[in-house]
Parts: sequence; structure tokens; C-alpha cells
Amino acid sequence: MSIHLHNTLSRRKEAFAPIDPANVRLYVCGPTVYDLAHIGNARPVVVFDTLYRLLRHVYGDRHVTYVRNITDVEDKIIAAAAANGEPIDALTRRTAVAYHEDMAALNALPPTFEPRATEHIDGMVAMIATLIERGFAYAAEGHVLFNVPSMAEYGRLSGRSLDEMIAGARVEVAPYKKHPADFVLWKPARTGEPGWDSPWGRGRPGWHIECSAMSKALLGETFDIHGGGIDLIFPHHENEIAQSRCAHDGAPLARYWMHNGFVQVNGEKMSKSLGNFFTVRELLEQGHRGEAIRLALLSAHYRQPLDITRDGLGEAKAMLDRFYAALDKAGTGAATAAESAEPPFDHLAALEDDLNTPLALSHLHELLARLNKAGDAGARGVAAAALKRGGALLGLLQQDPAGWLRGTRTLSAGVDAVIVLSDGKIDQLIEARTVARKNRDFAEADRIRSELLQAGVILEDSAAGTTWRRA
RNA sequence: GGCCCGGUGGCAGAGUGGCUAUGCAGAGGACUGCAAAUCCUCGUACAUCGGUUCGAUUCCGGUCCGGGCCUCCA
Repeated sequence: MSIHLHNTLSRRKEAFAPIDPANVRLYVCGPTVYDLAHIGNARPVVVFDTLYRLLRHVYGDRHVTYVRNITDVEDKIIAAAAANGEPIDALTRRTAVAYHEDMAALNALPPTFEPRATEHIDGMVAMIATLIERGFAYAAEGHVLFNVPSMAEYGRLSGRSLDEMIAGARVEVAPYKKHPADFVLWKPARTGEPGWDSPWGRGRPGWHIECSAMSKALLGETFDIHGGGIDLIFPHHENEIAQSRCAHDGAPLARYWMHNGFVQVNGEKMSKSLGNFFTVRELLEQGHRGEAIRLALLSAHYRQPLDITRDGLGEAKAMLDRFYAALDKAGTGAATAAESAEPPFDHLAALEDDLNTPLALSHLHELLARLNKAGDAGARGVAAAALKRGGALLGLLQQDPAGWLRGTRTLSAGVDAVIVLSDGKIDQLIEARTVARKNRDFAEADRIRSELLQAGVILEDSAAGTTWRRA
């Protein structure tokens, strides 16, 4: 089995063959840093992080280059900074830090490179100059525009023709555009706005050009996979393709295009403009742990729409409780064995088949059942190692099991919303209960149990003694 | 209006031209002082109407319903 991926360009699943197996190259559109990331923004991060982990497994950790940019110059940033009365660089720095914290909570690995648009202005200016020189772009009233009709294949990715786009156009056409579909490569900066000197006057780049310039700088003219949310197909990715191909003698930008479906709320797209979003940070502060959020995001196939609900997050949490409880009983030996274990075959096969995470998870459940049924320590160790190794491909199950089960839900700023009893107090109460049970004073034993339960602590008696976990 | 996706058991969610998805919830049982956890068993689902086929939830077409893109958006 080799990796197969659904390619938006062909609208079908294709066998994946990298240009250079020694350097598999992946580019994913990252955040515009003007506000906290909502759960919809987190989905592509988690999805492509999972792809990154799979590619690293198949081609080797050192043979995959993953680029995810940060857009730190853009109209919304300017607007948000003005609204906050905050300097632009303070806003973007603060937001980028929060983004990193939130994505780390979801157990997303840092990308190989995380370029910022403002670090690549020169490359953008150079690319724009090339496009003008070759007749694909023109300057008008301080703007530089890409001339869409000059690109024969424009519309291929999104599967629409220029005529259709004009027919459906709902936007007012700026008077300086030669063609209604032309889009901005460079726009003038007004006083007080961030700007860079250029042959067309002081200004700043349009949104699309930054990805073209940054991917070229870090991955070359043609690379393997370009990913992002489904809403980026048009116009963003279509425009990236137009810019890059026209600047690069027609060389393809990326060979495989992958797009994740939306996170929805009550069946509707979650988006900032609709106002129906919640941020990753809010969920964490409500006590949902990052790994549960990650699992919820992986519980549907990446191209399907996904509703994130309280029930769904609760189910993900319960699922992790089961996994970690089994791993906890398997002991620490399994953790070390997992280092050298191969991921379970059918689990890997599911991921190689266009990142079928729900199917992969079902195989993890099979391993869980095997682990729970394992008779001896040897069989337990093997099953636990396989489970942990499989989880690693999904970015799950890597925590200390006891830490997960009994862990506090301490969040940012040391705030702890849930813990009422300290671990020491819990142990004390359990000891008292054990004594009561020995004396067959079950009324007292049950009173202590229910006292603990009210504090969110669940007891489990076994031949080996009493263990506990937090609900 | 144009172009795309989808409609699977109470819920979530894979998949398949004929054979058990899986998880959650629920029912029964084993175990347990009680409980929890675990294990065993169970419910026979694929919007609708036609077509192709020996056979369709799975392929094709129509209908209905939902979502998305066409404008910033993951």
C-alpha cells in the first residue's frame, strides 16, 4: 500500500509520488494574525499535521519539509490594530504567540518553516516585476493587477470558466481593472499604513502573492502538496497558481492540492463573519483538553463537514479515558516498546488511503479491545505498544496515562477551574475508605465514594487496590 | 443563476455491487459488598423514484432535502 490522496485538481484519488522522496515538500496556508484562532482555523492545522506525521513516517523524519506561513500584513490586521489602538507589530506578535500556544495544545508539531509575509516582501516585489515584464500583470493607479485573461488555464483548480465568474460576479469592479476578474498583486499604502518602497510606489502586497513568493523561496517553483481549507480553492489558490505558473514559465505550483471541509455549527459553516465561532482558547478554558479537541477534529474524514459539539468533545474525552486507562494498566514497559514498534498495518493503510482517520481510529479501538483482553504481560505489552505507536501517527495517546487520567485541568495563567480536592486529600479519603471496607463498614465506604464523586473523582476497586481518575 | 459536495441505525461516523464497520448512548448477562472498569450478547441502517444487473445502500438518471463556492474567510 502506498499513499493515495484526493487531488482537488483532478477531483479524484491519486497515488502519491513525490518529486524527490528525499525531500517531500508540503505547503499549507497559515493564519492571518489579527485574532485568536477558532476551531475552524484549527482543523487544517490538525489535518495537515496528521499528513505531516504520515509523510514523516513513510519517507523519514528528515525527508519532509513542511511550510506553513503567517500572514502578518493585511487589511484586517490594520483594521484590528486601529480598533484596539494597538501598534500593528504588537498585535501580530501577540496573536502569533497565542496561535502557537493553541496549536501546541492540539499537539500539532511546528512546521519546518514558518515564514512571515513581511520577511518576504523582496521576493514578492521580484515576482510581481517578472509578471509585469512577461505581460501577465500591469500597473494602474498605484496598484499592480494580475491580468486574468492572459492566463489560459485560469479556473482549472476551481473548475470554473472566466465567463461563469463574470456572470456570477457580485462585486463591484474597480475602475482601474482591465478585466473584472483581475486581482491585486500590489496596492498603495495610505499614510499611517504599513508600506514598502517598490517600483510602483510605496505600498503593500496583495494577499495571494505572498504564498507564491514564500513557497518559491522555501520549496522551489514546483513542490508536492499544497493544502488549505476548501474555501481557499477560489480565489486564493486559483490566484496563487496563476501568479506562480506565469512567473515560472508554466511550471506547476503544486502537484497535489488538498482541501479540508468546514467545521460547522448546527450544520452551517463556522466563520468569523457569521459570528458563530468559538475559539480554541475558549474550549481549553472551559476544561476541554487539547487532545480531546484534536480527536474530535479527526473523528470525521478531513474532506467532510464536521460539527464540533459539546457532546462530540465529551465523547472524544471518554474515548481517550478508555485508551489511557488501558495503557495505564499495561504499565510503562509498553511505552518504551512503542518506540521501536511498527504502526499496526491496517491502521497505517487507512491513513495512507487519503488520510482516513475515522477508519484508522476504528483500528485503534480493535487494538484497545485486544489490549483489554490480553491474558499475560507479554501480550499486553505488544498490544499497548502497537496502540501507542498507532496513536503517534495521529498525534494522540502520547501523554503519560496516569497524568491524563488523574491530571489537573490547569490551563493558561495557572487557572484551575475544576480541581476541588488535592491528590493528597484524595489519597487520604481512599485510605479511610479502604479501612472502612476492611471493617465491612460499607455505609461509610459508600459515603466516601460519593463524597469523592461529587468532587469529580471516580474510584475503581480491583484486586490490586483502589485507583482513581477525574471525571 | 452558474459550479461543487453531501443525505447511512437514537446520535457520531467509515465503507462496500452479494458477506459484522467502529464509537457513544440503550438492553441483557458475567464479574463486584455496592459501584466503576473490563468482557460476552443484542438492535438487522443506508432520503426518494426509476434504470443497469442474477443481485444495489454501493453504478447511472430524475426528484426532494441540506451544505458550500462564485466577495474577506481554514
